[in-house]
Amino acid sequence: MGRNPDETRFSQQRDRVLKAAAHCFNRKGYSGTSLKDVANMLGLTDPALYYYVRNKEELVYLCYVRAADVGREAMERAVAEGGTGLEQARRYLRYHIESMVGDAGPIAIMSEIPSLQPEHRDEVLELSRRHSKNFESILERGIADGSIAACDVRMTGNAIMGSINWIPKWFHGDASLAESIVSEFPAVLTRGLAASGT
Amino acid sequence: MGRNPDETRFSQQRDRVLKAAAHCFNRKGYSGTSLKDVANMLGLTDPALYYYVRNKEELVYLCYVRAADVGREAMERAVAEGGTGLEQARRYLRYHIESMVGDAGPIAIMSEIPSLQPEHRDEVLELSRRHSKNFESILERGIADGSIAACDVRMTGNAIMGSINWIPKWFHGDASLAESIVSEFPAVLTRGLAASGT
DNA sequence: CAAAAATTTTAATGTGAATTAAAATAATTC
DNA sequence: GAATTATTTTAATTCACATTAAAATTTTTG
Repeated sequence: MGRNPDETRFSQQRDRVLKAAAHCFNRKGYSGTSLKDVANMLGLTDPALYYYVRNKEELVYLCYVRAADVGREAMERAVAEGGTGLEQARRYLRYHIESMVGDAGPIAIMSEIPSLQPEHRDEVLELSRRHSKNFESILERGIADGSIAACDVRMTGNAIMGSINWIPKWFHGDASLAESIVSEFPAVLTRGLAASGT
Repeated sequence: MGRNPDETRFSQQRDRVLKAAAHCFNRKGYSGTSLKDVANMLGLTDPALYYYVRNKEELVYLCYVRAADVGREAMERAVAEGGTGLEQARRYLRYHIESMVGDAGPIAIMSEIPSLQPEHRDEVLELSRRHSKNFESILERGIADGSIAACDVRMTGNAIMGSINWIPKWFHGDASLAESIVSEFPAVLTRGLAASGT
């Protein structure tokens, strides 16, 4: 299928590194995670990681970019499929959540954005803001087409995004829990959005 | 008024330390925050902090206990005032959010729980779980009294708590934003809960 | 299979930041 | 106002971990 631009062994291995890092960061906390922890999880020694990333800061940065990508892809898919704003919102949430708790593996919770180096920090913040903006646009579309009741889109967006962003904090791979999340979350998060006549 | 058991100068100063620490952690990230940063913010040098906390780990721990306390107090107040489950849920959210964005000052986002020492970590996790349980109880009460529509209380609770927990990630003291949050969040978060006939 | 490139290792280095020690200043108390 | 206690400082220590260097191993290629 080749959905990824380069499926080289290198980029595959680096993906494994990023997932291992996300796993460690989420479970052991940032300060509780050494490069040794990440490397050992892959059966490697710490200096081997430097073959894939310049330094720890870049490792975190790449984890966050990957997290942002997963969200962006889910949103693009959902919007591309059209329908009402409400439907798009629901689909986006389902896609994003499915990825997060599924094969996109552990997604790093973005708790250390501020300690990234300025260029990286700004880039990740920009991705994050753009994502929020796009979600707000979906909400506005829904209000315009009558599927979503009038509301403060900024706060509504913040509320829903917060729920999503917090998931990696309490979900750590339990398969049966994953099912609950996928089946319940999109509904729970959009239940309050629907306009009266829907 | 003496709402606090001991209003000694020591405990007041320590509270200032905790708030300064929460402020730094939220804005600069955990790894981007040195004890020097926290101390300087109070016009002190780093070793002075050791007069108030045993070490950095305890500083984080106390920040988290304080965060948990704020949530617990809000919940207790809300439940004590009675009413339907839905009303209690709304009130709890209002109280908690008012504290978070108001005089309870910056509340530390709990991103480093896993790197606390085991006893501290377990205690904070326990506080956190208890809080979630209590919120789920409010939801169940609401379902029982007909104010809240039947739902998966676990997932609904996780969704709402996630929103709350994420607030310190994007709210950094802007007063006008605080107003929006207080006025919108409780409504936004409970809009989807109401049973049809409410 | 030899040579080149890719990947990982062992061993060594360095540094920032937490922490401790001892002394100094400020505040209380009697 | 001398003595005691509380608070903060300056100066020194320490150490875990990120990082680098150099070598070894594995994989790929012609």
